[in-house]
Amino acid sequence: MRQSELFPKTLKEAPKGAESVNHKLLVRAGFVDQMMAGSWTLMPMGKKVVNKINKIISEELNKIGAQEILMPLMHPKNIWNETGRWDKADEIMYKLTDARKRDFALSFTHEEIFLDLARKHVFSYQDLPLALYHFSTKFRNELRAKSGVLRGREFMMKDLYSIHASQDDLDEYYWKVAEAYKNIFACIGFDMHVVEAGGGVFTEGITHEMQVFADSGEDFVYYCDKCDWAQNKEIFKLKEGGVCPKCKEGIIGSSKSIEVGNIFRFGTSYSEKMNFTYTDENGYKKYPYLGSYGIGTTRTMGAWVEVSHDERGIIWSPEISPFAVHLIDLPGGRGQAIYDSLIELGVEVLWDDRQTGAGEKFADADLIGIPVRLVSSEKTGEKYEWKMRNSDGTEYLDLEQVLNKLK
RNA sequence: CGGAGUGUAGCGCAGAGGUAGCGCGCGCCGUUCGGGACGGCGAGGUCGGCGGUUCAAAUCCGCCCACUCCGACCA
Repeated sequence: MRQSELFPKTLKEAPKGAESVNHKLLVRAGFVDQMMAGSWTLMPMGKKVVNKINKIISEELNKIGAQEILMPLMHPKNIWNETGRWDKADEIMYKLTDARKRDFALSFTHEEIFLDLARKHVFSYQDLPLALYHFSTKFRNELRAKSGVLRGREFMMKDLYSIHASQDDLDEYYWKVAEAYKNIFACIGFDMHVVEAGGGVFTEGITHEMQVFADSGEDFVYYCDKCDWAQNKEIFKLKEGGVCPKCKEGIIGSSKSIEVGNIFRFGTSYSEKMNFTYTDENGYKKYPYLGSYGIGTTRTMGAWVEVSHDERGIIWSPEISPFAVHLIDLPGGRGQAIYDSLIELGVEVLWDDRQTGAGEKFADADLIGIPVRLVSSEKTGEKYEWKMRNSDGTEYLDLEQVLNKLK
């Protein structure tokens, strides 16, 4: 991609009133644009980042047997009435009426919709377990949208739903999803913690949240400094500084935190309310056990910026960077040659071919945060300067060495 | 929904009763060219909206709207 054609241009100043880091940097670098409080456009590079996050998620979920679908986002009232959530989740649902005065909800989650779909196609224990997921917009009537893309009223989410013939099978899958989530966030580059928590309007049981520790987070988590034990403040009943209840060795500390994912077990409560049964191997009608599992994908992008930036801009991990390489072409440089070679190799490269000063190009490169920077100029001659965004080391490589490194 | 702050050019801001300003960005010309270069010329505004006070309102008063932050709530 030629940077001279990239939409939009970067901004020198952060938008008025923006305080959170992700808000300031994502807007300045041109990854997102705010339409109103809590509603954002994903600009080309922001969309690329979210696409990469989505791809990592898909690969991990496919490994545990989940299949991708896409469910509708506008739902009729009657389906939500079956579980009583039309009224129970009233504060959080956006509701609307059509020309014939029929009531609809905009999707804030899909348990009912998934079960309605599944009961039309699942009749036998032989059809279980079943796990389906989709990436879609979620609408939530937040009392207060805030913190850049971290809390929107409309945001992108991956939600996965599974049904099982037994609690044991649900439990087993639940922990498989937890493992998949660990892999996903580890692949992106996060130091992620699995935290015990309550379920909000979703369930009364214990759930688990995927938390990324960050000062800008709005969650508060207590954790063991030796093992993987951790609890959200909302259910925490011990004392900070005390001994870990799990390993009996570590000390309990605390941190502000951003919730990037969560997993829930609903048991048979929803399938009972929705009168969804299948036939077991003995011919008896049974209710399937439901689990649901979410990852906020736009929030994940925002959380990354919160934990990985410096005073000059964002520092993407290679896995979710919008481009693999930022090629900076200065006067006397031979950008075109290496650009063509990289494109041919299938390397995603952002080529700064703009007619502007070197200082502006470096400043923009720092702001945008692509991990690998290649500079070509009169000074580098036949070679290319290779620099990582997160370190000061510089190497001078010829074309072949660059191509080998990027293969 | 309670509390606080802010709305003036695309973006960031100054102006506090008397002709609408600055920086950046944008367009044209020229000089520059390894850390957001410089000079010249130029375009761009119902000062968030509605109502009121006044000879006169961006400026004073009232109501409303929007955004940001704190709180309650929440992926």
